[in-house]
Amino acid sequence: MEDVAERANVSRALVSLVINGSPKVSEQKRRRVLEAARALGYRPNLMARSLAQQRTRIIGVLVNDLRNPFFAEVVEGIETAAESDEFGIVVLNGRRDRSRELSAVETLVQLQVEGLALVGAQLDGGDLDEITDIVPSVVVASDLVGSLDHPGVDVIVTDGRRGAELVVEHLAALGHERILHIDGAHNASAAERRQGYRRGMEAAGLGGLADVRAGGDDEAAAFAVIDEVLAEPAPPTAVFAFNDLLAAGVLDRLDDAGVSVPADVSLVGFDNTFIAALHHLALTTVNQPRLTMGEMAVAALLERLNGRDEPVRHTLEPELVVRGTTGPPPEPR
Amino acid sequence: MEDVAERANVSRALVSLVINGSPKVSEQKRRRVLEAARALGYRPNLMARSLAQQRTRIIGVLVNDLRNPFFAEVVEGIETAAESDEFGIVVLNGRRDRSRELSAVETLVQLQVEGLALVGAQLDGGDLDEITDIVPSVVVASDLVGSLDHPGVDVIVTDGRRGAELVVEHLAALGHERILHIDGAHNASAAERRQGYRRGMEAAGLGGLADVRAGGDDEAAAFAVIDEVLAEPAPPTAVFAFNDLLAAGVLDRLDDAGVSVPADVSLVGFDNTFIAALHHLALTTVNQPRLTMGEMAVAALLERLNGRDEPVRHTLEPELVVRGTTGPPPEPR
DNA sequence: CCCTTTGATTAGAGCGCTTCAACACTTTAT
DNA sequence: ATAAAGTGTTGAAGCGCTCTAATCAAAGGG
Repeated sequence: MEDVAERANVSRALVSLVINGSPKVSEQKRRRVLEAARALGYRPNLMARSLAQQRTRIIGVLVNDLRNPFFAEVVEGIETAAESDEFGIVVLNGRRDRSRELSAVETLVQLQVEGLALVGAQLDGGDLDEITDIVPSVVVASDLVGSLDHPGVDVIVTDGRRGAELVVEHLAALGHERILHIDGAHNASAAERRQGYRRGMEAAGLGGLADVRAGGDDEAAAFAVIDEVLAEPAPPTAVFAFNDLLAAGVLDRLDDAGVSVPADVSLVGFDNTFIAALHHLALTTVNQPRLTMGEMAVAALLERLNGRDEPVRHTLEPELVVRGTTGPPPEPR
Repeated sequence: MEDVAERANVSRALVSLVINGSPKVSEQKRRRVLEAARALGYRPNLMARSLAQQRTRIIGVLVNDLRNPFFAEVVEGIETAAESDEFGIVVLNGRRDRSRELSAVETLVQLQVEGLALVGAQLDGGDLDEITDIVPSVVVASDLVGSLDHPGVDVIVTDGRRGAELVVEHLAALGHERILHIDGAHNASAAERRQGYRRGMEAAGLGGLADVRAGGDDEAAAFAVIDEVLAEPAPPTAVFAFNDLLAAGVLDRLDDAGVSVPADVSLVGFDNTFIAALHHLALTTVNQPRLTMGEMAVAALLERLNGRDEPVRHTLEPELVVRGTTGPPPEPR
């Protein structure tokens, strides 16, 4: 910057003004500065700028698992929204590991991000205590334990309970009774969907048949459960999996076992990722408006930055997407 | 930091030494400082630190499209490797838009990243001219035009030409002759695969039947091409798609049209992403060792940082993964 | 013609940290 | 005893930028 100033015969301060597009610079000097900058290949140092400016214009994003297309799309929503508000984002990948998440959040805070979006994070309310009074935070697509009564945290979720209820209603309406739920284990939204499943079963008069088994959040987690279940005397006629990835795993394993879907067993996922839409899977699932969620997250953060003080919680409506993996149960023989 | 120093009755300099784990600090003061830091909830400001230190320990990653699981996994490879070398990464998403890529690279440079990994980038050699003598760069999973003779750029690729040849060999061996290639349009690795396809066709004595149509890099791009091709008098008996996502789109469209795979048409993808492995797709494809690629990218950057001067180019071997979407062509009627 | 106003430019302090040279104090060697 | 070497600590400069307040030049008003 020094060099640019010298070459253009102006002060460092003026160079700064030009770079930041200040209106109060004469056309002549502006040109001189820009040319000098180009000639010298000058690039402002963002670190120095942020330090001096006392702001970074960066939103930190912690994402549970980038491999899951669902999260990737939420992040895209965040990015789009941030971009249009002249914010940059820094994405850190928790890779499903809570301790990694914790250290990622720490890194983001130290990076002086102005807002924190926790996408599908597994942290719990306690982890956030310290954080939230340093930087505005929004939890997206997962309901952290304790985030409810956290005055510093906004929440953007799709109603997982309702989503799960929709699934059970759909299956019950088709005539299913033995509906198995393979859950998301420690995953942050797992509890909610479990709860919705249970309520749905009750409501359908199938409370006694409710059966939840521990799954996970990817294909592999499904295998053991399916093997186990198929060996039992009265296997389920329908499976509701925690998410699409898990459902894909279920589908694979049922395939292996020669069980056909939906003739023998119906299957439902969650998230409505692009894989559910592939015709060969044609997975019945529950849609979450991921881009919107991302955008709302950014909006919430910006409101906080503009002084809002009370927490906000947006619960979006899930939508059942019926495709080809659900149908009536097989006739009992 | 000032406050911590005061509370611990030491100088700011000493606080800095403690935070950075310097060995030459007495146990007593170290404890005092750490305690004061905890009590005050002190968090070092990474921006200030980087500025003073004149290094960021950050590797910048520009990725073509985060929604594509292939790229997401390469990025995970990079992250893992970077982590073990005490580097952080900042991922920016180009979202398939060249101008966005350009500005992302600019941002990363201004962020003072110490290395730049361009994953599937669409930039061309010219775009890199300026960049590469500022920051060590490695191009991963794509062969930028002109990166060949760029002394400042390392390249980590899977041999796309060979991969495509493997595909054609496989299909030809099954007896296919009218093998269509739907390419990746402007995508960075498209040219190479196209070339491999052409060479494979020549080698199989099918040069005259080579047929390349413009595709893209996601499912949607496939639809138009398939509609077009099916309307022709002699439709292909095999389709080689640029990548798995595109192949999934082809599969969907063939399905819609009542064409069965592989009985009527064989189909091959590229990348061996997890969707290819889904049993219901069981897509024959070409594997690229994505985690390894990510790790090699980081290794290359570190070597540069340690003084290596000559460019390095690692070409990994692709591997044909035969699954269920390829078989002999239908009997001519 | 002087004073005020307006607009363009600049000096310099400060952002939060690191780091080097200098300093005080011990310990060891002589 | 004194010099030399070693330990632990600190003052202050500096990283590259921004931004306030001050300065300067030109134009307008009385």
